[in-house]
Order: sequence, then C-alpha cells, then structure tokens
Amino acid sequence: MKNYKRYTITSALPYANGPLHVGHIAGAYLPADIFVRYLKLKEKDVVFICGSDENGAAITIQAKKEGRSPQEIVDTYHTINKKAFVDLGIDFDIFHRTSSELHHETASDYFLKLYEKGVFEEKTSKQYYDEEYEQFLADRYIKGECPNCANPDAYGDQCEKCGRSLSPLDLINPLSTLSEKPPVLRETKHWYLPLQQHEKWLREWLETGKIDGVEQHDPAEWKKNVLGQCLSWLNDGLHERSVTRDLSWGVNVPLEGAEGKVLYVWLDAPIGYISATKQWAADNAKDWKLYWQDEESKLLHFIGKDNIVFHCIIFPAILKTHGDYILPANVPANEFMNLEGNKISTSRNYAVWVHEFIDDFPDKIDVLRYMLCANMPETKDSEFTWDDFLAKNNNELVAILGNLVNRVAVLTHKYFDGVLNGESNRVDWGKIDLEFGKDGFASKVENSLEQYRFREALNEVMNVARAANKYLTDEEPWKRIKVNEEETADILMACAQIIANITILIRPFMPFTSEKMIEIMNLDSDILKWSNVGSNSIVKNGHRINKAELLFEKMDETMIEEQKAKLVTDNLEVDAATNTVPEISFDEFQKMDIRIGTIKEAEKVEKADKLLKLKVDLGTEVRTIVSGIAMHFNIDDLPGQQVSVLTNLAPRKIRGVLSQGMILMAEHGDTLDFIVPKNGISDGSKVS
RNA sequence: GGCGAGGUAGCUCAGUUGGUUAGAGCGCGAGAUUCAUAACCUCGAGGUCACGGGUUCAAAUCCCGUCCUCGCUACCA
Repeated sequence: MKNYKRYTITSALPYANGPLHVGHIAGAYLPADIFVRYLKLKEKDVVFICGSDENGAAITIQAKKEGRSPQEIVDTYHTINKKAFVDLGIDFDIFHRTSSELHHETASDYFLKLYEKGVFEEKTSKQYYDEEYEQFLADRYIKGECPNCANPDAYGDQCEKCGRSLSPLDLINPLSTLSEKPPVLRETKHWYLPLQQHEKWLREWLETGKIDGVEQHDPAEWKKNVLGQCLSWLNDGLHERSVTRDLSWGVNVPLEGAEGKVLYVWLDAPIGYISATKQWAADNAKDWKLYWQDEESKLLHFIGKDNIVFHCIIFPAILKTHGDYILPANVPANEFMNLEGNKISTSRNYAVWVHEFIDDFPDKIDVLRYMLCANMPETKDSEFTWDDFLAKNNNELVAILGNLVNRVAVLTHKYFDGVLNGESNRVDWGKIDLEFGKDGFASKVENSLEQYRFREALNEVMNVARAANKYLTDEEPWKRIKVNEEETADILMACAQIIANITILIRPFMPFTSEKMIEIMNLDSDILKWSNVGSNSIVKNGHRINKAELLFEKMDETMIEEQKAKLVTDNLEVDAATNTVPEISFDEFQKMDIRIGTIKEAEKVEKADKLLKLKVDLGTEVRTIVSGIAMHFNIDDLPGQQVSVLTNLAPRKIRGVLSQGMILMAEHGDTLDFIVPKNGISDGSKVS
C-alpha cells in the first residue's frame, strides 16, 4: 500500500434546497468524519472538505415556488445544514458554499483552462426563447401543432396524440407554456465535454488502478458495488455531456457572448471541493495545491451510491483533462439507508431529519452516531428503526460501555477514594482477553478502518469494553478487596488503562462520549493519540479520577413512540400544499367522457416494467388500454375489477400497443388505487 | 427489458484465493453473580447459506437457469 504524506477528504456537497436526514449522514458524512478523526488521531496531515451546493435550476424553481429569491433559499438551507453538521460533531475543516465569490472564480478559471486547451466541443443551435420570462425553453415547455397529425397540443419533445417524437422546431405555431406567448428563435451556444474520448484510460484506471501503466491506486481496495457500477457505465459507452446551461443562477460562463449561461453541475459542484480547499488554505496559511496536485496526497470522496458515476467517471475525466490534478485514490460510496421498512422520501417528508433529531434528543447525538455507524449501509441498503435505536442505546451503550466506566469509577471511589493506587507493571495482563501492543486490538480496529469497514471497526472497539467487563467479573474486586487490597488496586488500574484506550478508540465514532470519558477519568487530552492505543500504561500510578457519572441514560419505549407516530402522520400530509392546478370551466370539464368499465384481461407489455395491456369492457365496446400500473397490482387479481376510464383521450401508441383511453387512479405517495363506484354499477355508466 | 449490487440464524450483518462440526453482535432460554443504569459474566437453543440443476474427492463460495430486493437505464407520469 502506498504511503501518503497527506489526505484530502471530501463528503458530497449537500444540495441547498432542503435539510439533511439520517440517510445522508450514514451515507456520506459520518463515515468520512470517522475516517478523518482517525487520521487526525494518527497525527496525519488531512483536510476535510465540504460545503453547500447552491447553484442550478432546482434552486431557482424552488425559489419561484416559495416566492423567495434563490439567494434566500440557499442561505436558509446552508445555515440549517451547517449547524446540523456542527451539532452532530461532523467536523469539517471547512464547510464552504458554491455561491461564494471564490468558488465562482475558481470554477470559472477551471472552465477557461479547459477551454483554452480546446477540449470542449462548441455547438450552436437555435432554441426557443421566452422573451417575457427571459429564458430559453426546455423542450417540454413548448407546445404547438403536431406536423404529423395536426394535434394542436403537441409538446416540444413528443406529440401525445400520434406518439411521434418531435423537436421543438417541428411544431407549428409554438407557444411557451410559461408565458403562453409565442417564443422566439434564438441562437444559443453550448460547450460539450466529449467523455467518450476518455473511455479507454478510465477503464484502465478503474480496472487496474493504472494510468499508462503507472500505478495510481489498488482497485482491490475499491468496493465491489462502486467498480461494478462504473464498469457498467463504461460498457454502455460514454457520451458527450454539455457543461453549460442557459440559466441565470450559477457560475457565469466566462466567455464573450455567453451572457445568460452558467456552468452545469459537472464543472460546478465538484470544483466546489477545490474552492473550499482554497478558502481553508487561505484561512490557515496552507498551500491548497499540495492537497490537490501533489502525487503524495491521497484524495478520497465519501458519497452515496447515487453519486458514483459523477465521482468515478466525470470528475476524474475533468481533473485529468486539466492536467495538474491528482485523481481520487478511492471512492468508498455507501448504499442507501431505509427507514422503518420504507425508502426515505424527502418529498413525502418521510425521514428522520437531523435538525429535528437534535431538537428532540440534544444529549443523544453520539447514540445516533453509534446507531448509524452500526447500521451503516456499507455493502447493501440498510435499515433505520427507532426500536433499534432504543436497543442499541440500552443493550450496548448503556449495558457495555456505560456500565464498564461506571463500575470502575464507582469501585475506585468506594475502595480507594478515587485514586488509582495500583501499578500497571504488577498487573497480570494475560488474564484479560485482550492483546495489547501494536498488533493487538489496536490493529484490529485500524485494519477495519483502513478498509472503510466502519461497522466492524466499531464492533471491535466495543469488544475491548466487553473484555474489560469480563475481566472485572472474573477477578471480582468487590470480593478481592476483603483479602488483598493491593491486587484489587491493580485490577482497577488495569481497567482504567483499558478505559483510557477506549477513550481514544471510540473518539472517531463518538467524540462527545470520548470527551465525557476524559472528564470522568480525569485524563489529560494529550493522551488522545492513536499511537497510545494498545499501551497499558497510559494512566499514571496514583492518578485520581473524578466521580462516577453516567455516560448514557437508559431509554424507554415512551421516548420513541412520538418519533414513530410522527413518521406516520407526516407521511399523510403529502402533496396537500401542492394542489396548484389552475381553475377550469364547467365546459372544459364536460369535454371529458369518463365512464365505468370492467377489466376483462390483463397482460404485461413486453420489455416494460410498469406497463400493463388491459382489455376493458365499457358496456358497448371492449377497448385496449395501456396503463402504467404493473408495479402496483397482481395481474391475476385484475380481471373483474371495475375502473373509471377517460374514454375520449386521444389514442396513443405506447410501446407498440395502441392505447384507447386512460384508467383513472387515486395516488398517494407510492400507493395507487382504482376509482370505482362503491356499490357497483353497470359498465358504460357515465361519471360526471 | 439491459446492466450493476444483494438474497446467510428471530433482527442487523461477517464469511478472504472452494476444504475439518457456517461465524459475530443484539434478541431469546437457562445458570451464576451483586461493584454496576435488573446492567455484567457463563452456557445453550436457533441456519437444506433464496430456489433448481451442474462441475468437483469437497461449494454459502465456481458454472447455468429461475424467483425476490435495491440502484442505474429504457419505457412510463
């Protein structure tokens, strides 16, 4: 394994249009924080980088929706998220933001450098522009008459009536759906990164860890899921990607005639890592280039699996194209964390939000860290349950670690007035089921951490506490005190040494607990060095400890009932606020012919997961209707099911099957249900 | 549909290049103990390793097929 001089560690930049939930933390932030804290205990030169990703269309859309400015949106969430990280003890060296001037400058310079190297392909095209809204229109924001079937309401990408795929320029009499006015054609120029030119070296780099035969990293250290996903992309073939967009909110394209254009996410967000490092370096009298451009620096990106392609293919391509930058040595991406059996959903407010957790359990931050680490989605999706939160607190933290510290502190005060009178060199260390020294438990935890196996590492730490509990029970100092005071003192000294070890070992995982242990054991924070782990002489003979204090409080069911309930009720508030469909006239409603029918046959549409081909009896005729409900129902259950059908919807070919109408469904979150007459009514009856 | 990752004890997960009775934590049962937040400690019961074939002296581990979960993608709103 290569020996690096310094480390540059990043966690995915959270997008500043919403708060953070526990899934984010378990995925990209906690593992990085643990790893960084571990490296810092090893006295490594490391910088831990993060910040808010504040540019892009989603921010402007959200701003419009909330009637606020984009700046207000990003300010709000940048502040919330920054505080959440601080409260959680996720200890970035800098939490920067991509709306900063330094970032704009950095991203802009980066673009220019690539531009000057001539790596971009420049393409000019004519696109529709809405003069009132002062923006170019995406295809689906343009309506017009279909040149093929004369449908007056065809969209810029496709005609819904004849199913023909279109380009906006094909439309007759186009209208902007934003202003409802005719858009004008304007020339717009964009720059593209020809990713396909990078396929060859990317494949070599990912598969062998080498570039032009020179070793960069060991691919065996990369996670299977990460490599698999990347190679899958390479096998599909890479395509050029546009690196600019017509948009007002972001980093302006630094070229003449590029007004109203900003850098697209590829050349914006990841550059945020670099600009953040620059700011940190400026604040701390460091040289940022060492962390990004020196071969002896190890660059690691901690992310969730949704970000793999971005960090393993596109960003490396951008870094290498520039020429001066190092590439990531590893991208230890995690999978997703589910919540009580369901996917976490931001839009449905189905999540445990970090800022709310902090309000509800301000003294249980480390319990959360412990729990998220023990359930970290390292190799597959994992599960957050409140019952498990309770169990981990009571059965592991209270029972094993808290109990150990408490019994040692209590015994020491009871028998020796809080003074550790024992002598480490008199202890029979062989009686403890622990191997001291560099190759013992220290290396177990270390090896797990170096492989990004955080749950295993944490369990190894707890094993140290387990061994100490066993030692205490075996040696029975509460009996020994009656016959041999010296031996009793030695036993407690041995336990104190183990606790001192745990104070260091647990620190990356639970920094607040480690701090409490320092206080209870009255330790000097100078001992907090990884090189001390494995030592049995951290605590000096005659050391006085403080009064016992509980590290963790036992919790009961009532403390989590509210949390469980909140998930259910919050989930029911779905979409209530988003009912913003414009009002229509009665005449418009009357245009719709909705009738009751009964499904006679149902079969899957070939090569489509979601589609069913249904034969529906409408009383006077049987129609074929294609409906995207395959994921929600069992085919065999459908025949006989009554449904409501919009019968005069223009027929449309879907996956080669002509669909004559639309089944109406009630939708709630991920659940779909048919709209049917309560008491049954004959097929063909009209709904009005 | 294509591709990727998974499917191992009640729960959450380990199982390296195929090799003796498949492991850990928690939960559960029993015992022992009382310094400790009824915590700790010991012992134990739980697994046809998704399913069906195949290769091999030997397969959770390799090959083929099927089913299920998650992600990307296509198609779909």
